[in-house]
This record gives sequence, structure tokens and C-alpha cells, in this order.
Amino acid sequence: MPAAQRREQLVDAAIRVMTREGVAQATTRAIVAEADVSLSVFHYCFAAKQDLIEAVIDSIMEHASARAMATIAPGATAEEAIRGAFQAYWDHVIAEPEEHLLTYELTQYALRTPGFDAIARRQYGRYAGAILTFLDQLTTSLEVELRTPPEVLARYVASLLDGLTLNYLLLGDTDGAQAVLDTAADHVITHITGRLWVPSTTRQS
Amino acid sequence: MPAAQRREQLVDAAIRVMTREGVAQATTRAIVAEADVSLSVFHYCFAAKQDLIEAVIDSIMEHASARAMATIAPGATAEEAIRGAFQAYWDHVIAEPEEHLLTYELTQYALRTPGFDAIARRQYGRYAGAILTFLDQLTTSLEVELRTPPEVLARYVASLLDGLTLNYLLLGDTDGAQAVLDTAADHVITHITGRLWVPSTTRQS
DNA sequence: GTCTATAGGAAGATAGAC
DNA sequence: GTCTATCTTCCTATAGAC
Repeated sequence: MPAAQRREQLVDAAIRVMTREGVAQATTRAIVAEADVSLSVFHYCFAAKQDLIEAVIDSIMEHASARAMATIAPGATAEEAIRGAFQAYWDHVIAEPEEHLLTYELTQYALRTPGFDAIARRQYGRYAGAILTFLDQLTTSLEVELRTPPEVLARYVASLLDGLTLNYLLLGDTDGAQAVLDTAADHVITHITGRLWVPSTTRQS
Repeated sequence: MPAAQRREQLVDAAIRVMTREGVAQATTRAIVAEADVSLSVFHYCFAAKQDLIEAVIDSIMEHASARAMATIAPGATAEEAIRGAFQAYWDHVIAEPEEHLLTYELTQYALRTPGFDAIARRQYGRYAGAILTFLDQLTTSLEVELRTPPEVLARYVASLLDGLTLNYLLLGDTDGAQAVLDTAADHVITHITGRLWVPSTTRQS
């Protein structure tokens, strides 16, 4: 089997182990056992374990970035577009909670590993960047304007979704989390020119 | 030296090592070196390393909970109270970023360690609980009402602050983060009866 | 490319003198 | 209570036959 294919096989196995048992438990032995190959195959494909970790982080982060961009769900109105994008992201959190938990773990692993911290920082920049792109597309295609600098709003959305995801991973409570998500969507919609919004119970036109 | 004092000394040393180099690097040897005691003292005070980790988590989480409760800063108006509490929390993030980073690390360590995950979940419940207490005190003492269920609003605030903190720890940019914080405070104020708010640039009365 | 065998080291934990 | 010395286990990584 060619080395490239082996590498992919080992990266996938590593992701499975990390998802199931955490980054700290993903030893070379656990990974090769998961991939059902011998220990020496590992070091034939990767000079050091850190090279595999790097490949895993690249894979996971690339995956996450692609998904973030893919949630750009156009809607007839700005409100529909925003709620659709929020829900698209959230559906994935509900469907694959372990994957999101692993992302947090890898972020911190990278932060604590010399030479890897830039990867984690760049990734968080990308999240905000993807949301910024979404907002830009929204404002131009629907010819609306924002009352708030798009960079601030993008960072607000990125932070809230990140925090709510972690909160949900710890506390569960799907309905409660969904209520928070809807509230946040309300807030973002507030920032679009031409709308005037009052929370929930006493909504005015 | 009595064992209780030794324990405290070792817990403090462990926190210093964890803050500086991360949880994974906080080996028993690194901790005793930091505390300047011999390795056997460690096992005289703690039956196993996990006992120390538990003491560390208790110490950090207790500290965090106390701080969360302490940020209940009363103000003449609901708006002042909310902005004051937000800023009190944020000032601590700016002052002690490493301590917050460590809290995230310990949360994930606990989640991945059998028997410890309940500690992490309870802690996140406490954060939301502290904010809920703050909102309750606000509504009763100032005789205002919320347009949104307080549990939802509390969880919203907890998630946003948590996400923004992590975002800031990764990306820095004090001014940008402060702008997001202010925007979030605006949102929370929106949920108080009697106020009608339109974002930033075109504020109306 | 893949295997078995092992080097070399660091981790948590213990033994027993003082 | 504290020390030095050591045990056991598990890790990453390498050597060398096939």
C-alpha cells in the first residue's frame, strides 16, 4: 500500500481514537491498533508523532472551515438567511457533538505546543472570516446595511456560537440551547438596517 | 511541616506549572520541582496524582465561582448594573488571561477523565446559576421585568462571555473584543422591559 | 513496505532508611 | 515527615531481517 494512502488511514484512525477517548489517549499504539497496522508502519509514514498530529489538526480544521463556509445559506430575506445559517451550524453541533469537542481539545493542544499555536490562532481568525464573508454577501445581495461594523458583528457571532457550543457539550439541554440560539439570531437581525425589534413576549411591528 | 500545609503548597505549585506550561506538562516531577520538595513528599500528601488534580480543580473552580458571584455590581439603573458586571468580568480576563486559559484546559481534562466529568458539568451549571442570581436580584431590586425567560438569558450571557473569552485568548485584539462585549451588553439591556434599543450608529430614544 | 524485537527515556508509584 | 533509590509500566522511536 502506498505511503500516502497509509497516512490517510492513520490520520482517520487517529481522529477516531481522539474523538472517542481524547487527544491525550491517542498514543501511537492506540492509533495503530485502531488502524490495524503494526507500530513500525506508523514511523514509516510519519517521521515523528507530531507530524501526524499536524496532519490531524489540518484535516479537522480544514473540515471545520469548509463547513463554516458551506453554512452560507441564502434566504429570501436577511432574517431567513441568518436563521438558516445559524440553524445549519447548530444542526451539525447536535449531529456530531464529539467532533466539536475534539476541535476544542485540538485548539488547546495546539496552543500549548510550541510552533503549533499559530495554527489555532489562524483557525479562530478563519471562523470570524467566514462569518464576515457571509455578512458581506448578505448586505450586498439583499441591499441591506448593518448598523454595526461587520468585523464586530462577525466576532460577536463567532464567539457566541463557540461559547454556546461548548455550553451545550457540557450541559446538554437541547431545547434550552436552541432557545439561546434563537435569541442570538434575533440579536443579529436587530443589527440590520430597517428592522426594529423588541424581544419575545411583547413583539411590536 | 504539617501535611495540610504541604498539600496547599503542592496545589499552588501545580497551578503555577499548569498556568505556565499546560496541564499535560504538569507531571509530578515538574510540580515537586516547582514546590522545591522531593518526589516522595508528593506521595506522602496525595495517595495518587489524581487526588492532587481534584484538589487543583476544586481550588480553581471555587475561585472562579466566587469571582462570578462577586461581579454582582449593583448600579443605579439596570443598564449600569449590567455594564458594570460585564466590565468587572472582562477586567479580570484582561488582567489574568492565563488563569482563564487554564480553566478551559481543566474543563476538558475533567470531561475526558472518568469520574471527573460531573465536576466540569456542575461548574458550567454554576456559571449560569451565578448569572441567573444576578438577573433575579436585578429584576427584584430595580423593579424591572425581563422580556425573556431568565434561564435563557442567563445561559446566553454565560455562553457569550465564555466564547468571547476564548476568542480573545486566541486572537487578542483588546479593542475589538471590548467592542463585542459592549454590543453584547446592549443586547442584554434590550431584554429589560421599558427599553427600546437600536444598535450603535442610529440610536433612537 | 512491512514485520519482530528492542532501545532509551519519562511517567506514576513504592520501599525502606533516617 | 522527609530522604534516596528503585520498581513497573507505558511511551516514542529505531534496528535490522524479510
